[in-house]
Amino acid sequence: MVQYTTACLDASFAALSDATRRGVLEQLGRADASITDLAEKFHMTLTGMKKHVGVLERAGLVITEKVGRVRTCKLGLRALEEEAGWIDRYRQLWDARFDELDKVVEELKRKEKVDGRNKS
Amino acid sequence: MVQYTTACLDASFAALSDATRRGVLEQLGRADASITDLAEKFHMTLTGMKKHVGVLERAGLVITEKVGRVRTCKLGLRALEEEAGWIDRYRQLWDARFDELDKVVEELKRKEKVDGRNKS
DNA sequence: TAGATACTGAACCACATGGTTCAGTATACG
DNA sequence: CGTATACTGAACCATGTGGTTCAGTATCTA
Repeated sequence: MVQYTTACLDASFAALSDATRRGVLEQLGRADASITDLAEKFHMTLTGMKKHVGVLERAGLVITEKVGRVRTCKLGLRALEEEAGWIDRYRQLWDARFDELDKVVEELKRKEKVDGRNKS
Repeated sequence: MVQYTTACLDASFAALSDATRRGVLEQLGRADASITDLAEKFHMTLTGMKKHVGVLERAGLVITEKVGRVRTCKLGLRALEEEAGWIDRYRQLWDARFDELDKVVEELKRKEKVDGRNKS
């Protein structure tokens, strides 16, 4: 069963479709951070950053924990395995497809030659 | 310069965030198809499917050509190289980050042992 | 030339996104 | 206790998404 949980892919690809969120992931790869840290780094209000973190969290890419007044964000337990898997699978398909088209082109060229010969 | 064109990543990750569009890509990996073909396959109106194809086309993942009344869709020239690249880079970061955290945990365990020894 | 086919564009709908402000609440510090 | 800090939630805004219908236009085919 190579059935990916499509809802999961939906959420994580959507999460990755924003430069700020990709930046947050890279940032958290270097060090855990509070909402305030991230908001400053990306020149955004706390509320705005909290929404981005929410999206990442819902996609399972980030986990957060509140201790005292501070909510600390860190990378989640998934390292985009399924996403990388889907893309790899697609790239194989893509390669195969273009190989196939190459063959078709070859075939056409071969036929053209024959046609040319017939005409002359 | 490892500066990815963020707008491009934005568009293609967004394009991948919908199951129908991922399905269309897989389908086009098997054979070129008209808008009608795709609309039928995914149980959708022509207009609806055309929008999806538009999103894929704007992301550079699909190219289309109209001959007579039929618009034929085929895979674009990009095989998600940049997207795969970003994800790979992230996965490396993720691995490094978790290795680092492991070390911290080790360190804490070591200290705990010492504390225990001091208490007893 | 008439009718079927294939697409296209505008308009609409409900809902999500990316951002803001403003008014809270909860916690830390002096 | 009082004040500053850190977050939270509601409400708003403009824009985009995923889908529809309806009314075209353009192209085939008989």
